[in-house]
Amino acid sequence: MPELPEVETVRRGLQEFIVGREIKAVEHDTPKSFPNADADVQRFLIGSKVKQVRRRAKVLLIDLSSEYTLVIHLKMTGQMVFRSSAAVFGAGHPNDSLVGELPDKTTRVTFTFTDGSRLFFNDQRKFGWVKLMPIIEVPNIDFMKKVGPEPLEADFTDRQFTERFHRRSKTSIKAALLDQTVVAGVGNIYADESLWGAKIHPKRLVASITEREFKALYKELRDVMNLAIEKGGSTDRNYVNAEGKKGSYIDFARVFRREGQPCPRCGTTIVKMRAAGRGTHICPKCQVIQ
DNA sequence: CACTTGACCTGTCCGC
DNA sequence: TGCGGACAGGTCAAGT
Repeated sequence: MPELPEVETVRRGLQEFIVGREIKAVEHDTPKSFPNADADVQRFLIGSKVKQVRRRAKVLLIDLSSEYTLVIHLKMTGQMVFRSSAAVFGAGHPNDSLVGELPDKTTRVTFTFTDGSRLFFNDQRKFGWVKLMPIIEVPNIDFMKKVGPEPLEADFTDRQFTERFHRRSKTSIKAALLDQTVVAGVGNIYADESLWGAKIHPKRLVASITEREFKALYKELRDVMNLAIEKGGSTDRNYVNAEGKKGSYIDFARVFRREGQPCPRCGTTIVKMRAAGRGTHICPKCQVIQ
């Protein structure tokens, strides 16, 4: 579930909490979660400091002073949670925190810093991973070579957005939106939300989408993702930020997970269907197949 | 080649 | 209450 806004929220938290800290130790429970953990860990991870935390699409990049990078994908249930040595978790609003004392049974990788603070990679379903590689190798990863442009970049225009879809003209607009090679960072939540905003049925073929509709979709996607970042992302089930706290965008969602409720625009009951192999939420009156 | 489907996992929820 | 099966959805490999 972590999509661009969720990963960006985690990035901002990590940038605040871990930059400058020196890694003292690392533990992992399964090779699947940290596939090449043994090879270069002693030389390029232990003893190095965190320089900066970047994001590309849904991928987190923790750059180290060793000129190596921790490349992290949260997939569906991954979490990156920082705890200082004297962590007080669950503080504030009673529902803020989804995770309690760490490590817990979902903890796959634990990074310990020299000051005693720790960074936990938790992942219930084990789809996510952490990899260590030289910074200069990151752009050579297949995914990085294929992934589309960042939709929230200031210089990303509606014209470029529309152009990107030409490569997938024969598929549905929802499948194309979810295709990371078209535009980076869109997942199920923001695909549904932006399609509702632009009044486009998810099963419409890309070739049938008009220029005007693409412009509307471009605006809706950017608006909804920016709002989601402002709200700290969407916590549907597992997602938490770098403090272990939930995001609140789901409270502002118009159709996602709102089947049976009235469309905020026209009052028609929102329906859940299947499109592009995913659970898909639409207003059957606002979003029609012509 | 373009596109769709299934696999990867675990926890939750629903119906019997 | 227990239990099987469907479902959750990001990405890649395999299939059409």
